[in-house]
This record gives sequence, structure tokens and C-alpha cells, in this order.
Amino acid sequence: MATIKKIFSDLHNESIDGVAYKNLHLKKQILTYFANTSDATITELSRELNFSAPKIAELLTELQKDGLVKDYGKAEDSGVGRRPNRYGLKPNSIFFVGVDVKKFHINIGLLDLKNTLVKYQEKVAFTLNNTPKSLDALCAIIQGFLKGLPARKDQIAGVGINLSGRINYKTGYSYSFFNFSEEPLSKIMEDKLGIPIYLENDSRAMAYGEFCNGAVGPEKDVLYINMDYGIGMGVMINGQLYYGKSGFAGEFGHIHAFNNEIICHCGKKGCLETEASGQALVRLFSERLCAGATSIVTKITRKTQDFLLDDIIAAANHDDVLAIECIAVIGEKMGEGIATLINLFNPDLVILGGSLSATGAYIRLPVKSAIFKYSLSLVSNETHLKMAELGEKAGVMGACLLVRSRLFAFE
Amino acid sequence: MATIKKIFSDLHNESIDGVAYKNLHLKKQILTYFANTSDATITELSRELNFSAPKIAELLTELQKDGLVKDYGKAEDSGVGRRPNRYGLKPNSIFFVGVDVKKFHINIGLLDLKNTLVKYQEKVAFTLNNTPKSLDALCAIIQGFLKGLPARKDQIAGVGINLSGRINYKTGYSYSFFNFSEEPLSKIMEDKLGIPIYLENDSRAMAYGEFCNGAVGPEKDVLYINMDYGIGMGVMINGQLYYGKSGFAGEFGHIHAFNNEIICHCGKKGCLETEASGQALVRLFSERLCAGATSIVTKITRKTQDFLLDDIIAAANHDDVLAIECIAVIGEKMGEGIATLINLFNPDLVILGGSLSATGAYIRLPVKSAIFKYSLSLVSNETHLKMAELGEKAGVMGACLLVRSRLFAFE
DNA sequence: ATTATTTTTTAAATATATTAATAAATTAAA
DNA sequence: TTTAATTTATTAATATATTTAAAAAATAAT
Repeated sequence: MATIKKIFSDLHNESIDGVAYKNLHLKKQILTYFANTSDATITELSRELNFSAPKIAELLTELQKDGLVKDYGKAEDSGVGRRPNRYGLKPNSIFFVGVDVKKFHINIGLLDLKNTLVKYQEKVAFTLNNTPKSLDALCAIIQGFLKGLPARKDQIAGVGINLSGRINYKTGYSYSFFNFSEEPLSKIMEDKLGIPIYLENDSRAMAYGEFCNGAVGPEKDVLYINMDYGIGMGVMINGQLYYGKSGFAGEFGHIHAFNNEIICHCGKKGCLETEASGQALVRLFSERLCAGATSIVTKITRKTQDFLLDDIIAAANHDDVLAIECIAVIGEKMGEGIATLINLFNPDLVILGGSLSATGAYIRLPVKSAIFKYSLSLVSNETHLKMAELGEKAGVMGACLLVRSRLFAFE
Repeated sequence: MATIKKIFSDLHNESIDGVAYKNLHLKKQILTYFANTSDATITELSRELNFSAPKIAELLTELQKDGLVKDYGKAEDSGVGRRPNRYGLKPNSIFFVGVDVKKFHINIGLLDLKNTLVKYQEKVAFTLNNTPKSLDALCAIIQGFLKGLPARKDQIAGVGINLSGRINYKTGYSYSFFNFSEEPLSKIMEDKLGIPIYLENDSRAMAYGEFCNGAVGPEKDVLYINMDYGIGMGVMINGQLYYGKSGFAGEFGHIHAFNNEIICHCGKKGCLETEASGQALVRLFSERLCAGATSIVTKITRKTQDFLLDDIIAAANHDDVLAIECIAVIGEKMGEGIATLINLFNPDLVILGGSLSATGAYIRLPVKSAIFKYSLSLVSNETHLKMAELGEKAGVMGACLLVRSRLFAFE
């Protein structure tokens, strides 16, 4: 069995041309088909990829020799005729590490080729600051995770890392965090950890998780809204993540939506994020409490101020009226923004994700009614609104799957 | 030489498979390369499409037999070595008709395979109403144009028609105009005119014209803003027009942007179009005149009310202060909307088009300054802002080129 | 249980594309 | 002017993929 390094260099060998190039291309098409769809028979692949059965069979045996593909045996009875063999990715050949860096904690996990989180650690203590010390702490956590894995290091294709703010995944530069060096952040971390690093914007990675393994079915044009302290978005167009020119597409939180005087951390005034985000919810909730409103959150947390977003979400899910009211206010404003997105993107599906999505219908209903109110009905009639399915795991899943997509990618 | 019908059915024969399918695919790739890029040599095509030179040569001779491709002879001196032959589309083999339906007139033209408007009629008298009579008038004009063409009818691949409002190009339904029948509009017109009809949203068609033959160079993510009485947008993502689920993507004019009481013709309040469009400009200009402001427009047109948008544009281009001031007001609001687009799409290029773009810097500068004010600088720094280059011809060009793209399209 | 039917898989034959080699065209240098 | 160098175009030879046919595997019907 070839090592991951060998497979990697084979798959990305750019000096290859002619027949070898075409075979390599077809191999990647097969792998991508397995990854995006599922196991398949020779005949299915032949039809789908427009190559003859013998050719597909030849490449499948090569991929099996490489250790990437497995023969899963005879398919289920499908009526009459000989039952075909099903082929698919071999789970234990390659693994991917995903690191979801949140404001106050880290989630980290190891994914195999069958989309199983082999190992997963949630809410590892960490505080995100834009300092070298914070970066060192992050590296140390990843280092520790890499040590205790049920996989050889040469089986790990890379580490995907989600950060909030502006990220250019192609260059590896981060512009909002850990941007105190001349070199791209991905390079710095690769040097420290000795393993390929792939940076991505947090919302886009979460979106990718939902796209591949969550709420998205056959839909091709999908928007994923990450509702957390800030507001982020991941855009899928024609079945692929959309980046824009420099990887900054989807800055939904910083569109100008209000004529208020609240200064956003991006430096501008009136961003959607100033009134429709988790941080706006915390502010609104505190204001209402100060103004004399009552809530069970004070009982649960024994605090009278400095509530966390999670405290309010928990209160709402315990039927706390104040929390529910405040979420409705935020949701209405969020929905107005989403109405704009629907007019512009005419998506098949909009997914509400991020920590605020844990409030379920409390956020969904005001969003839905605002969409009706503010978008063209002909357009929004075509759009489904769903809640995210992966919850807290979305980020880690997405980060891992993005590493996979880079391994299988062509060019 | 094969007839257009033969070529058409060859190019879209779906029963073909195996080798014939692959050859057909490669033929279309070659044609698309010629269409999108320019003429090319065998070696260039071989490199670009990853096929061997003999294979490319074989298909090129076939395409020459079909009458679609022409040998343009030896290339310019490129230093040392044998000079290659350049091949490209043959201009007089196939033609496309484009019809740009405006509110108060029609532009109609005939395009050859070298992007030359062989015949072009501008501002043909017509008034767009949502009535069968208006539709009949439109068909009559097209019928008349088809009669006097310097091309046989069997050489015309189809007629592309631009309409404002919501269009689903796949089904051929129009939802804003001529929507009084059960059957799709494209079907109705095909039956009347006896030639394939392709409907498209007017702004998207204009955008496509600029993409293929106007202000767009190598950029892949581009937004085209159609500033007319209404506001429209065409979106190019990854080098291709973006439609969204039902072809309604890009409804920029109807995003909710103001808390005003002006009812938009879409039925909602506060649309961007109510304050940042040509119709808003006309309203603003009239109000300022009524309030006592002076303008040369009253002298030129000898009217004291009922100004057309073109009157105000002409006045501005004659340095009329009131017109320039009003355009700046509209431009500032338009720019605020475009800032939102930039945050969401992170485009390479934004093109200002439509009749208002004829005011040049008068509209460009306020738009530009609003973009600086309202979008994330990291994102907007990456975006260029250009004026459209095709002017009034954009719609006809786009309509023709869209027919072409459907002829060459695969699937 | 045997035979017919259907489908996948393998194998052989055919068709096809690529590679390598040659010829042709062009420029620069001898 | 001739020769060498360079690149393209064409051809012939080789490698490759596809097609066709045959075999194998599975099920249903007789």
C-alpha cells in the first residue's frame, strides 16, 4: 500500500501529461464521485463519467492497490440479473483533522474517508486573541491532539483550521486574527506543526459541513447563515463553495442595514451585525433586564450581568419569555437581511446555522415572516428554509471535508 | 456544407454515446474556445484542451467541412520556427438575432460568428404593455426584421429576446410581461415566428454582452448593474452567468433598502428601486423643478413636466447643475446598494451599465465614494469599478451571444 | 432441478488516440 | 547562400480505450 505522501504527490503531480494525465483526472473523478455521492458500481461510474466499463474497472483496481478504494461486495437484490459489486472509499486509509476555533473554545476532530468522526473533542478550553501567545496555545492544542490519534501521521492528509474574519485560503493569509507576521499564517503553522495546514473562514467551513453531510440534499444553490456572536455566511453556487476574487465573499454581517450609531468591530456603523447578531441579542437582553424585565436566566446563572449568548439560548429553550421576545426582535432583523440575499441569489435552500440556531422555531419563525415581508414572493416561494443539522460539529466536519476536497481536487 | 438544422441536431444529439459522444464534446469545446477566446492554432488547442495534435487536427477538418470553422492562414511572425496556421469561427455560416425590448422602443440586430453586428436597427418604435396587442406588435417587428436579412433563414440559429422582469429561461415562462397564457411565452412566439426563441431577463442579457464583448477581460466574478428606469443586475460567477434556482437571481432593484412609503411596482415598499433608479431620478428632478430650481432641460425640451430619463441624462451631459446634483443623490444611494453587493460577492469587477451610465463620471463618482463608505475596505479594495462599453447595443449583443452559447452548450 | 433471462465481468478484437518520427516551414547564424 | 535551429504539420507506429463477444453469476420461470 502506498503511503499518503506517495498518493498525494501522485494526485498532484503537475508534470504529468498525455495519457497519464487523463488517467489521473479520471481517478480523481472517481474519488470525487465516491466522496460526494456514495459507493457505486462499475456500470454506474461508466454511465456517469462516460467511460467504458473495462476502463473504469482498470482504474478501480489501481485505486484498490493504492489503498484508497474498497470493494464492498455484492449490492442488494435489485430484481433480476447478476448483482454488481459496489466500490467505495476505504475508511482507514486516509484521515483528516479539523479544528474549529471559536471565541472561547476549540472543537477538534479526526475524520475518516467514510465521514465518521473517529475522534472528537468538544469545547477544549481556549481564548482567541490576536496575539502570538494565543497562536502558540492553539498550536499546542493541535500538537497534543495529533499525538494521541488512532492513525499514523503519514495517513493524515492535513489539518483544516477555521478562523473567523477575512481569510484568503489560496494564499494562506489571515487578515483578522494572527496577522502579525509577514509570512502567511498557514506557512507559519505548517512550520510549527510539520503537517499541511488549510485555513478557512469559519462560516464557510461550517457551510461546507452542512453541504456535504448535513441539511443539503440535491440542492445546488444554497446559503448557510452562521448566527453566533457575529454573523457569517457560506455560499454554495452550482454545488461548489463560492469564494469571490480573494476569498472574502459572504460578508453578510457587514452589509449596511441600519442608520444607527453603533460602531461595529469592523470599524463601520450600521452593519447588520450591530442589530441582528448574537452580540446584539446579548446587548438587547441586558438592556431589557436593566429596564426592569424579568427572566429565569438570573436564576439559572446567578448573574445579574455579563450573560453569555449560550445563557440566553438556554433560557429561551426553557420557555423564558424575555429571551424568546428578544430572539424574535433579532430574528426579524436577520430575516430582513436574508430577504435581500434571496432576492440576489435566488437560492434553492437557506440554512440557519450557528449557535443561535439551537433556539429552533424561536428564531426560525420571525426570520420566515420577515422573508415573506421583504423579498419578492415569486423568488422566495422557490426557497426553502431549514435549520442546520450538524450543530456544534459543523465546523470540525467542514474543516475536515475541505482538506479532503483539496486532496481530491484537480489542478 | 451542412445546413444549420443538421449542425444543430448533430450538436445536440443526445442519443450519441461512446466515442461519438466524446468527439462531439470535444468539438463543442473547440467551438466554445473560439467563441470565448479567439482564433487558435492546433498546438494551442492541444495544450488547452489536453488532446493530441492529430486529434485536434482531425476534428478541425471536420468542423471545416461542416462550414463552422475557417483556416485563417499563417500566424504572424512569432520569432523562430515554422509559423502555425490559425483556425477560427467562420463568420458567414451561422447568424443570431437579438431583440432588446425596452419600455418605449426596441433594438434589434443580426450577429455573425465573429461578433459583428451585420444588421442593426436602433430605437424601433414600440411600447411595451402587458397585452396581447403589444405582443403581436413585437412579433410583427421581428417578422419584418427576419424578412430583410442578408442571411438564409436556415442559417439563423435562433432569436434571443430580452424582457424586463422575472424570466425563467429554462421553461420559457415570463412572469412580468406577456404572462396571460397557459403556455410558456417562448413556445407561443416560436409557433408564431417559426424559429427557435430564447427568452432572457434584459439586465442579464446586457451583462452577457459586456462579459463576452465589452468591459470584461480575464475577470471571472463580475457584477453588471443595469441603471435604467428600473434597476437590474447580471451576475457572472466563475466565468458563467448565474441564474439561481429559477432564473430570478440578481433582483437587486427590489432589495429592501429604505424605510420610505413609496410603493414599488413590485408591490412592496422601500425597494432600492424607489430611490436609486432612473424613475426616482425623474421624480426627484421634477420635485426640485417644482420647488423653484432651474435647469436647461426646460429650454431643450420645451416641457415643464413629463421629462424623460433621457432628457435629464442629456442635460447632465450639457453640464446642467440640477441634473448633475440629482444624479449624485441617486448615485450615492446606488453606491450604498453596490457596497452590499461587494460585501456579499467579493467581485473582481463591477460594471455600471444601462442608460444612466451615459452620464459617465457624474454617476460613477458618487457610486465610488458610497462604496468606500459602506463596504469593508479589505473587500472593496479588490474590486474595480468600470463603465459599460457597449452602450445601447449591449442588450442586442447579449441576446445574440446567449443564443450562440446555447448552440455551443453541452447537454 | 433445469432452463431461460438478465446483468456484470472478463477477454479478445477492433477502433481510436497518442507518441514518436518525419517532413515542412521559417528564422537566425555561419 | 547555405546550414543549423526551431517550431509546426503530417505520417506511421505504438499504445490505449472501446466495442463486441463470451463467460460467469444471479434470479425467475418452467
